[in-house]
Order: sequence, then C-alpha cells, then structure tokens
Amino acid sequence: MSAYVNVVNINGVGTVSAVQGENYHHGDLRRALIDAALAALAENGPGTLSLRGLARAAGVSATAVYRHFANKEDLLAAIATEGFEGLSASMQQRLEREPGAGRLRRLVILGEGYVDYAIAHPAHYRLMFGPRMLARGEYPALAAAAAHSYGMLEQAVSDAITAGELPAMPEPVLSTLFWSWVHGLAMLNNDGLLARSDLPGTNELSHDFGELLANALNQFRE
Amino acid sequence: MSAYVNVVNINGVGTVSAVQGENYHHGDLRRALIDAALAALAENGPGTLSLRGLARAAGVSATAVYRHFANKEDLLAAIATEGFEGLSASMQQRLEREPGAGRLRRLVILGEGYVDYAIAHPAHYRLMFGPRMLARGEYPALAAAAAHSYGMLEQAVSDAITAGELPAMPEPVLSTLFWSWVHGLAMLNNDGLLARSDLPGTNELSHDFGELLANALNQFRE
DNA sequence: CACTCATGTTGACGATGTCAACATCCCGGC
DNA sequence: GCCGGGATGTTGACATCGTCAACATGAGTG
Repeated sequence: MSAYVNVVNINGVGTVSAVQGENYHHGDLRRALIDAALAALAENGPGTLSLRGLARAAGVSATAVYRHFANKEDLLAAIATEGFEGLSASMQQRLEREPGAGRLRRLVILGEGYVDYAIAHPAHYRLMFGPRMLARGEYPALAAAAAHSYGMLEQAVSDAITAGELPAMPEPVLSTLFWSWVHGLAMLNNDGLLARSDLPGTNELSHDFGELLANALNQFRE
Repeated sequence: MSAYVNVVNINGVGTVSAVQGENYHHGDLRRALIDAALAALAENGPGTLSLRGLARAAGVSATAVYRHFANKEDLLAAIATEGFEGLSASMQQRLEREPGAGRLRRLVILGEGYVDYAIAHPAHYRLMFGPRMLARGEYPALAAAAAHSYGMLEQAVSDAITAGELPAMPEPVLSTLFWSWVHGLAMLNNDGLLARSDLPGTNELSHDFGELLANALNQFRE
C-alpha cells in the first residue's frame, strides 16, 4: 500500500528551496516521524514511544500520523526496516575495511560488524526483534531487509564451507549456529548483562569469540 | 474475548484452612494475579497483558492489584523471577536424567535444558529478558533467581575447564560465550526465525550445537 | 480558475496505569 | 467477648494512549 517513495531527504532545508515540493503542509512528515522515533529510541528504550509523542515532536496533531502509517505497528515496522538496512551496512562497512580477508576471517568480521551495530543502537536493535516484528509476512519491506542481512551471513558461511574452512555441515545449520551466537551476545549486552568487571568489553568479546569459534570449528573440521 | 477462565487456585481452599493466614478477602490474590498473568502470557504474547485485565480475570477490582504490587513493572518482575526459577529447574531436571555425564557433557545438557524451557514458555522467557527487567537492582529477588540460573552455567563451565575439557580461558569469557549461544538460539526460535524447512527443530539444533561446540572447543583446547 | 485528492485538524471513544478517599473485615489485646 | 487497627478491597477520577469519523486546507492538474 502506498508508494513509500520518499526514502531520503538529506536536504539542506533552506538551500534547496524551490526544488521539488518540499512544503505541502509539513514538508516530509513521514521522515520527520521516523526521525523523531529514532531519537526517542536512542534516549529511552522502546515501550516509551507513543504515536502521540512523536506527533508532538514533529509539531503536528496526533492523528496526522495516520496519513503515513496504518497504525503503530506499521510505524514500528518501518523503523525496524531501517534498522536492518543499518545492520547490513555495518557489516558491509566492516568487510570493506579488510579486503583481503580469507573466507573464515570474513565470517568473523561479519560477526563483529553485526555486534557493532547492535550495541551502538540497543533500543533500535531490540525493536527489530520485537514482539513478532519479523516472521510476520505483513511487512514485505521489513522481511526483505531482514533477509538481506541474514543473507550476508549465509553467504559467508556457505563460502567458508566450500573453501573447506568449516565443517561440512548443512549451511543453514552452521548459519543458525553463528547467528544464534552473535544475536545472543548482542542481546545480553543490550540487557546490561555483560557489564561485569571480570569481562572485557562486548566489542572485544565479539572479536575473541569469533576467532575462538572459527578456529575451533576449523580445527574440528576433519 | 473474555473467557479468562481464571485457571487455578490450587489450594483446596478449605483444606488448608487454619494454616498460615492465607485468607483475608480473596484468598490469595497475589498468587491468583500471577497465575492469571502466566495464563495470559501462555496464550498471547506479553504486551497484551494489562493489570486491569488480570484483575478482571481474578474477579477483583482494578486497583486491588496495588495492594500486592507497587506497579505493573513490579508484577512483571515477580513473574520474571518465577521464570528464572523454572529455568533453573528445567536445567536441573535435565541433569538428573543423566547422572553419570562427564563435565563437558553436563554443560551440553544444561544448554539443552535451558533451551527446552525457553521454547516451552516463549512469552515468559521473553519477559524475563524484557526492557531492562534484570540488571536493575530494583528487584533483588529477580536478581537472585537470575544469578542462580547463570551460576549453574558458570559452575559447569568452571568444572569443565578444571577437568581440561575446555580451553584454558577465563571462566567468565567461556560462560558468556556459551550463554550467548544458548540465549540467541532461544530468542531466534521464539521470534519464529528458525521455523524453516531446511532446519531441524530447535530442540535438535540445541543438541547438535551443544555437541559440535563442545567437541570443537575440546579439540581446540591444546 | 475550479476540482480533486493528499494532507492535516478537531473531537470523541474506549482502554489503560495509577492516585486518593472510602469501605470491609481478620486479628490480637483488653 | 469485644474492639480498634491495619491489611485488604472498592469507587471514582485523571491523564495518556491508540484509533476512528467528520471536517478543513491547500497544491497541482484539467
């Protein structure tokens, strides 16, 4: 439903003045609402995020929201979608910082990029794996974004298996193992459960775990 | 919509009669509210669980809840506490089914018991790791119950390290690695992300992963 | 220039978490 | 045995929330 064209708006506000209708009534409410939501998520956890509050932040009446989103869950889905895009970007970015990496090493790097994103945007990440946010086919864009993130992992695992750097097990199984680990680490961190004096920072844990796991599996392979 | 059969209230009401003053007006409202909440969690996810709804289910007025819980979060904390107790019990039970298990094997069994519980009580489990349910020192009973569950893991890891069946790494690090994996697997399953035709059931995954991980780490050890 | 459709507003409804004031009734001390 | 106090439960109210229906406005097209 609806086009969902407007993706961006980096506009320098005044600078682009007369260009493409920038002022209907509000400008770009949809974007403003999502931004307000992201800001709110960054400060407080989710749960403390109300449609009316977002409308207020955008300087607009409560029901204006419904011109852009069917309901609250719809808004949340849009935000979660952006979250997965950010997650993919974080992994990609990390990969590009180390171009010559081997198959297995690339997998580890992906894991680090994954955890990086999750701990940099805790509330956002939590929302992405919220109530039943995914799995629900209700939001194709969400599903696609999530599938893309996961696909990066799968690809890396698959490559590593082919290269003989992982045990010859079914790719989905190894991917799930890997995902579980990285997801669990991110969640525990964001729940504050890893803030212990006898533990290194989560970034470092992510690195160490990756190495350990990869090496262990690699060794175990034959 | 409003069936809410009001599940239980085990006590034979009359039978325990004179025992510790347990009957003022309702009998044991606190217990009844928690039971109602558990029933509601089992059916619908959390989020759809209102104090007023619980009061209704218990056949009591909305504000009666506040005679037993300071607020909603307080109730949720009590429920989460019971969750951790159930989690510990599930792990313990599983251990006792295989008394002669070696150190490393015991760790794997713990993991299976953990995942068992999590997938048997999805909404409850999610609540246990909710907003900031733990980590908050606000609820000592919760913290204690959670610490006990985690302590079981730590003990098993520690034993396995001592027995030379795990790499000689700091126990907290290995425990966290293990916990991350098992927690992540549980979460992904409960989010419906593991319901794929190319994956075995989560129970089986849990078993396979445990074996794989344990063996890989064991092999890697020297 | 008029029409139309997207956008935004007002007002309302039912539900929720929570508070303050009031009612009830079990229990231990006289 | 009575009685007063404190634990328990109730009524009524408030602010907030998600959402709906009816209405207003204004941008861009014919």
